[in-house]
Amino acid sequence: MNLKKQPVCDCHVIHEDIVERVRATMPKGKDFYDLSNLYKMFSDHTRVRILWALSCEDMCVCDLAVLLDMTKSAISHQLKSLRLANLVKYEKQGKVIYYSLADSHVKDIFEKGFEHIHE
Amino acid sequence: MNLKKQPVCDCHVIHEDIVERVRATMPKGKDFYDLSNLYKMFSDHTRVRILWALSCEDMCVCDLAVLLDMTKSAISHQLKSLRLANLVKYEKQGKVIYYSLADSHVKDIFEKGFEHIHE
DNA sequence: GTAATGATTGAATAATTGTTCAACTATTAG
DNA sequence: CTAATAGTTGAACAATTATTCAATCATTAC
Repeated sequence: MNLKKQPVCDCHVIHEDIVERVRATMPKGKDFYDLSNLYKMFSDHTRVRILWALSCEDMCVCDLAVLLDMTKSAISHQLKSLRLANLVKYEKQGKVIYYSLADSHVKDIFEKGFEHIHE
Repeated sequence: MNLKKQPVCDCHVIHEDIVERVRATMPKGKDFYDLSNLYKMFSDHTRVRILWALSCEDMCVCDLAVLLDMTKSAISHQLKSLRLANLVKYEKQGKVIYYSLADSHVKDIFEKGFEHIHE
């Protein structure tokens, strides 16, 4: 324990000043871990369409399966990931479970993304 | 050619009205393809740190390798992906190549992401 | 010219991940 | 009770992908 990791970088620093300035303001590792996990939820064709659909209306697994022409199982697996990432929540009403967006950030993220891809 | 794909959905639609309303406003497939590819660039721990670093200062491969404690090769491979996604550009000055963000959307996307993960 | 350095490349490997399949739970209708 | 339907689950499989390694290119210094 308490072992210092061996550096793996295979070169010498060229601009020590730049590296130090950037390092000084760098968020902690966990932030980048959380951030990349958040965007991972938007990085899949299926998930991004699910999120977009839920940004229009609350929907159940069957509706999403019909809309996206996929099996209920595939949709359910992805909804589980989205649930664990706190991007969607659900409400049970009898046999049917209605999924919805967990908060408003999802719409903001969509907006920025569409802005970029539309030049 | 011109074959109609067999639907794979394994259930009946529950709320036809909802599905039709959502389908009517759904962006075209290519948009979701582009959008998920954009966010894929933010979905990896290494790439997201590279982008963040470049949002602070222009940097060369060596600087990034030192900062993130990785090999030049690993950094270079990821920079290539980012270049192909039009998120970074570069400028050659002698032996050194300076990478920088290609446009301002990257910073906006970071902002929204950090907003979300910080509750 | 040669040596050294910054950077890229392609192939190989290892890890991750999306979908399918079959089995399962929970609720409702008859 | 049974049958039907909405949804979940875990294992298996296929596809994708991040890093490593070794070789290579480009520029500069000698």
